[in-house]
Amino acid sequence: MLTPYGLDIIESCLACKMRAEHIFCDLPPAALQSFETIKYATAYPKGAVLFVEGQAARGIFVLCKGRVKLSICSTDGKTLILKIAEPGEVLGLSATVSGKPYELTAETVDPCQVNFVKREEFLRFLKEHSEACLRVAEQLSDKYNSACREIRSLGLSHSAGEKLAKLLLEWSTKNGEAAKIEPRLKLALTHEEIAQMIGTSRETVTRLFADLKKRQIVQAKGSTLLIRNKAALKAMAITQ
Amino acid sequence: MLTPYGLDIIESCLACKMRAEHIFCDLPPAALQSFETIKYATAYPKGAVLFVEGQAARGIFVLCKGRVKLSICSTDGKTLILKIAEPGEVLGLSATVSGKPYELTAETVDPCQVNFVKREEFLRFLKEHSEACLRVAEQLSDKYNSACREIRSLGLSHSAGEKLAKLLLEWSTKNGEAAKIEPRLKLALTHEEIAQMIGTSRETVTRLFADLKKRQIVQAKGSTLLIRNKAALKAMAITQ
DNA sequence: GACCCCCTGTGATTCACATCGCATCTCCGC
DNA sequence: GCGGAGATGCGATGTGAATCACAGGGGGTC
Repeated sequence: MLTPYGLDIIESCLACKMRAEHIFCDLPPAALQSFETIKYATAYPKGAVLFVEGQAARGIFVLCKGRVKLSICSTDGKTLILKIAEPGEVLGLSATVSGKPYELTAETVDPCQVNFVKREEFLRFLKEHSEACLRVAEQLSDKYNSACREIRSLGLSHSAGEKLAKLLLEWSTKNGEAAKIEPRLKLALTHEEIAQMIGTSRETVTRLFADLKKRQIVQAKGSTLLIRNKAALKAMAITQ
Repeated sequence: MLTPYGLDIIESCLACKMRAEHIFCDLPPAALQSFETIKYATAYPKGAVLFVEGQAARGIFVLCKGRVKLSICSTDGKTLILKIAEPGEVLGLSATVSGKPYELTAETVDPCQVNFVKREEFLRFLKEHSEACLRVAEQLSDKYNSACREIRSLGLSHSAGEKLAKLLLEWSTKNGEAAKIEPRLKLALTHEEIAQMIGTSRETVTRLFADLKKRQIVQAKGSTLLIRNKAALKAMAITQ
């Protein structure tokens, strides 16, 4: 089997072992069989662009492996990172359904495996398989939900510190492994990228981290961050 | 026929004359008939709260007549208005589909007519009518799309002036009537509410309007606003 | 080991905006 | 026509964070 970019390609969704964990992929056999015939399994290297904001919607990208950075960008080059998509997520879904241009840009962070489905074929598939259509509605609801959280964070925060605290808390709950008293999380992003996630400048993020470390709220161990005082973070996320 | 709050109640969706204009409502006869049996036609006075952010999702609210203010609110009472929903829009849809709590608060601005459908019955309806399910997906895509625009405005703007300009332009394109060179639009909102839409303070909005008037870009005639220099507004929406 | 590029850390300066305080202004009920 | 409440207008003041400028660090490649 070909393994470009060091990926183990999953050729068939039917044989995919991770299917049950993924919200969209766990379809009834008939639908899955039909999906199998319209999808194109593809692989991308790190840093590849799946689609660009403003482009006409060609179709959907089901992320099987790897992570994808979703961002929007202003005319003057300022970037806002909305989220880092994980396997199981369907990218470009809302644009494909509505027929409007993609509303954001998707760029791979790692080497990725992706199942692409053309717009027309996907729409036909949805008409034929109502369970899949429900899954799509669920996915879209999820996306809308996280968009609302983003709006809340951007629009209702009083300070950059508050937004950073919220982001760290969100990350710590997602990396459920050691979600106990002192969660530790891999900082896969640079200060610059974190700044782009919370809509501030890189320097501010650096200063905020310095402050958090000085106040013993977090502790850096290489690229992992140890949250030593979750309560203090929560307090920051509400006020200040 | 009863007409509470001065509304002409549309009793049956089948007889509704505005159905074709509304994205969700224009369903095939069989689905519409079925919808008819599960919906509750209700009327609300001005200022009524349909649902509150954080509440468990009881079901969907199809807005037939009147306008509804959709907002999110922080613990300290700061409010962000996301949009003013118009007839044809389905409210509480994503929360109802996903089963998560409502992500925002819906409050009527005018007397409103609303068709309510309970969550369980709506989900059953969706399973039985795949065309309706597609409509739901379209509605959700629309919502996601406008959420992305909101994020863009909040996260990528450099100044409050830029956000106000964007808002005015959006309003002027929506009120398509005189969308020509000098669009005029009804200012149904107070400065306070406009401030809550773009995430600034009331005083800033007042000052910005004063500045726009001084620079001959807009002109107030009672509660209607005349946009005299659309090009200047567009320039403000990009830079500054 | 030397080089270079990108990331991090930090100070100084500037500025837009929030906030407070108060003076109108306008609409509406009585 | 009168009074009050909410909406608007504006000055003064403080401050959070953007911006600029530069000085290390660290991890790659050659």
